Amino acid sequence: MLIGELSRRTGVSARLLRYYEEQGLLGTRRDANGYRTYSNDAVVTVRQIRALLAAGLSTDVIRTVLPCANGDQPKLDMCPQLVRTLTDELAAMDGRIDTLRQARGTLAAYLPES
Amino acid sequence: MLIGELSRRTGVSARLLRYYEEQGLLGTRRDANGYRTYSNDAVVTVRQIRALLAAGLSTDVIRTVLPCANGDQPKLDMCPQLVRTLTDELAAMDGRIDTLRQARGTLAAYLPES
DNA sequence: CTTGACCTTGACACCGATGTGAATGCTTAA
DNA sequence: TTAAGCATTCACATCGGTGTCAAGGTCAAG
Repeated sequence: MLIGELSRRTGVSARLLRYYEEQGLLGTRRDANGYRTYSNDAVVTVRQIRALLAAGLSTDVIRTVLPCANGDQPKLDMCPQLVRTLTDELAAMDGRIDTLRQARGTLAAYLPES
Repeated sequence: MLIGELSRRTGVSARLLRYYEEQGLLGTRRDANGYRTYSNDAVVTVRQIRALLAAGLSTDVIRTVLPCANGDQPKLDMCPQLVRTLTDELAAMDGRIDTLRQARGTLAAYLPES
């Protein structure tokens, strides 16, 4: 599929899809004419990117993590640096989850319905 | 205490403390000489600000929420707008927590120790 | 062959949010 | 008196976009 269709299917502007590619988050193949061509998987990938960004991960981390999440190469090239990144990010996630849950509890106490 | 001491005690730069004041997150009294003066509570408040920011809350929301979290006025001036803000934020928090937990699960599967 | 929709790159500029740097000057303590 | 510490102010940086323009290539339908 071309970029316009992917945009329509994901609700993400073509502009932003090109931006994600530029940031190394979204791989593309090119047709002979130079057009970006996407597989159906791209729809899922774009949704993942959006979800992870919404969750507060940086594009840097997402770039590192996405190839694994997509199962492209499971555990294979687990160089120490990647393991470090993932471990650090997991710890940060746990921290954020804790903080959010705590803040949530504090706030909920001030509302009639939790 | 003066801003330098608060900075040392919280690990937050004086510059950033002034910024938080400018954003309405951190109240200050002034000495006759114009110097900012902080109570011991300010240390706690700054930590709260940092934690909530780290958890992904905006300064806008924190500004609304902090007076309650500090118990300054519990439930008193619960105007509908404030309830709306808090309710919305709780929902958003739940969403972020879900996304993070899911991402965490996906990532953890790729690491030997979870 | 033309038209119109769709694609390409590259650039420039702007936004809001969260900070950070640095210049310049006043106040206080040693 | 001198240095540390405080003050204000303007400006810049980064991140994650977003809009828009220019100048052009591609393709299917009529």
